[in-house]
Amino acid sequence: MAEPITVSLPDGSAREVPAGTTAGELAAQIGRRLAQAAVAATVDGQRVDLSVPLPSGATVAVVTDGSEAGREVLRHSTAHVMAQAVLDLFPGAKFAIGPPIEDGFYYDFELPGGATFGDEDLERIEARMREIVAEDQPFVREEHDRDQGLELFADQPYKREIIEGVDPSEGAGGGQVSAYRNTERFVDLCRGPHVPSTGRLGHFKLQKVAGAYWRGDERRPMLQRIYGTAWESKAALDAHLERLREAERRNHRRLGTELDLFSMPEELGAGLVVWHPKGAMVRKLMEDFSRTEHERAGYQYAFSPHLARSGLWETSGHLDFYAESMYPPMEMEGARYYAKPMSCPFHVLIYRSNQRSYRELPLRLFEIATVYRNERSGVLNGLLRARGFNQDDSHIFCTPDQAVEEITALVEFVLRMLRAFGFEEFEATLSTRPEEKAVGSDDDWEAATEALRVALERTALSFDVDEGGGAFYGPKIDVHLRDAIGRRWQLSTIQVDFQLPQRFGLEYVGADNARHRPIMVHRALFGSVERFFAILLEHYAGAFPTWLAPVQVRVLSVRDDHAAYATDVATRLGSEGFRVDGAGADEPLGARIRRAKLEKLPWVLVVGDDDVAAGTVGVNGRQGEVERGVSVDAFVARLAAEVTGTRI
RNA sequence: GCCGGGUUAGCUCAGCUGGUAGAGCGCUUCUCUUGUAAAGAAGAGGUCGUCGGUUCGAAUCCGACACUCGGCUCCA
Repeated sequence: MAEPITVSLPDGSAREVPAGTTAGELAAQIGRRLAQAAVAATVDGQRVDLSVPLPSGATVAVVTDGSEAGREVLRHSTAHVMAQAVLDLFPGAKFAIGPPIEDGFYYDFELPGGATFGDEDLERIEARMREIVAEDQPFVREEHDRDQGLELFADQPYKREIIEGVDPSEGAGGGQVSAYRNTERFVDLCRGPHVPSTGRLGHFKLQKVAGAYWRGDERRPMLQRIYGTAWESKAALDAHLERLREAERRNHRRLGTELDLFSMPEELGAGLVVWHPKGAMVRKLMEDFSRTEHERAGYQYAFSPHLARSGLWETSGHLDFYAESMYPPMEMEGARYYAKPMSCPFHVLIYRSNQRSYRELPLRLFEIATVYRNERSGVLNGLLRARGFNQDDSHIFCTPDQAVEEITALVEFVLRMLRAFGFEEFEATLSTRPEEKAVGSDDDWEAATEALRVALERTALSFDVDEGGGAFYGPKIDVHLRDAIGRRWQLSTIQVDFQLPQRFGLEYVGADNARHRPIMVHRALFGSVERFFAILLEHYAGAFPTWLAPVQVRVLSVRDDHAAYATDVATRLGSEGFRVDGAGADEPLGARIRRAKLEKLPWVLVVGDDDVAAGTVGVNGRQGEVERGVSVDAFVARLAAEVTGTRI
């Protein structure tokens, strides 16, 4: 009998076990339920299989299936099962990589003769996967040296490339390669860990087929990627599928049609939008609010045309760096005009139209401008990624020593605005100088990056740093938010620019009577009005807060003989500045109520005999609450309080 | 741009292996006059995305294109 060894557990306790005890056996000793939930273990910080014998003195934590780490293991193992199924069903298929991802996994394949998967193949593959699960094949770890590894995957060029590239994350580091074998025929290069056997899996669903470039490189072969999702239980899988259905119910394209907000007719061309009256009302309210707040925050409006001659875009550098994303030029009277993809060059011209003194700075110019970008056809995505959209662009020109204060105020302004629209959770990314090409001196970069960092720290906004993720012209902050169902969206961006002031030779006269170069900050808050509108629409699932609702109140008369009173009430509300409409008694009241609910109106008023007699209304809120006999004055006051209360 | 889906009435969709189109909602008209999530009846509405091909015959099969959805790449 071997000497006992001692291991420590996450709760700080120590436990004595016989030498050679595996992580799985340890879990079983601790408890049945833990053993059932165990999929892997963490030993001294390393994620390992349950079958690994524990070293003496190790710190051990069991990885359970419902944890994020445990789900990663389940998903990774499920990806292997899918690979085995595909290799069984498609002889000659090559397999590349198959990692777990958020909520699921994928695996990339190359089929012989350039064949592709269709949706109907997913069912066959899934059926074969269920057989593999039923067979309860073990995952057996194997260690090979590099040459053995190359031999093992002799007819799998992608695996060989991984081994030759020595990629520790794929199980090929330090001259050793690890692989997991399920059967005599199926073995996959992998770092692990995996569940003990395929019988441990089963709550999965294959979702879609997509093309994906090998190693994410456009110049390399396009592989066939299959996405799937996998969970620890049927309940968790069902909950996930329900979340997907909820996201689909909130899809802004669906709601845009149902609520008659906007459309993108084919006749317009890809990525172009027409706003219907109700959507246009929401957009107008968003923009009005934004303009008012900008004015309060010391911005000045600017307007600029949709077109400019090529020379402007040469000076700005857009034709050098951005031409692919611009619409092709139009020729007129021997000049070439381009539709604008951004407003910055125009605002620079406004700055440059006068000699500027330091006393004028910061100069903040604001414009909601329609811009056009030739987005590649495959990236278009409803209002979220359109070719013609409206950017709430502003450009701030300031002296270098104003930068910290200005950017701090800017971050605060951005958060205040986003909160006013009902968002509560924010995160930011600070992107620093790229490795390769970058304009501006090291000192400039250092100072600007520091200004951004200080601003983030002062506003207590949590942020991570994307080293080298900045644009070549300056560092930036991106603000992300989470919506009502937890999705993360990138929205606002604050970018320092050393490039344009230099290209356009911008100057100001300082207190020292010498000429200096201003710093320029680009800032988009909504980013794109269209995109922000879409995010809002999905966030609220179409039920806009009262201050943004295109129709705030609908007045319904019980019978036609209450119509005159209903009109009086509607007129009164209209004169108080509310958006109100009505519906006569052509249909039963229940049907009209239902219609109003489906239109997601915030308030529905019902007026009948009692109300005509007493000068009251019946008030219906959006949640289904009903209150009879409310005086019109009281309702007006309530509505007014609600509308002002939900804004800044 | 690349890979895979898709496009049938205003909307959501059905239409088996080829034989010139259906439903529900919506819309119009009439009847009903209603107190809180669908009253009844009648009617109108479609060159089946576009163009070309195969076929005696195409919504259906093939090709190109447009648009669209999901990915990849891109997003100075």
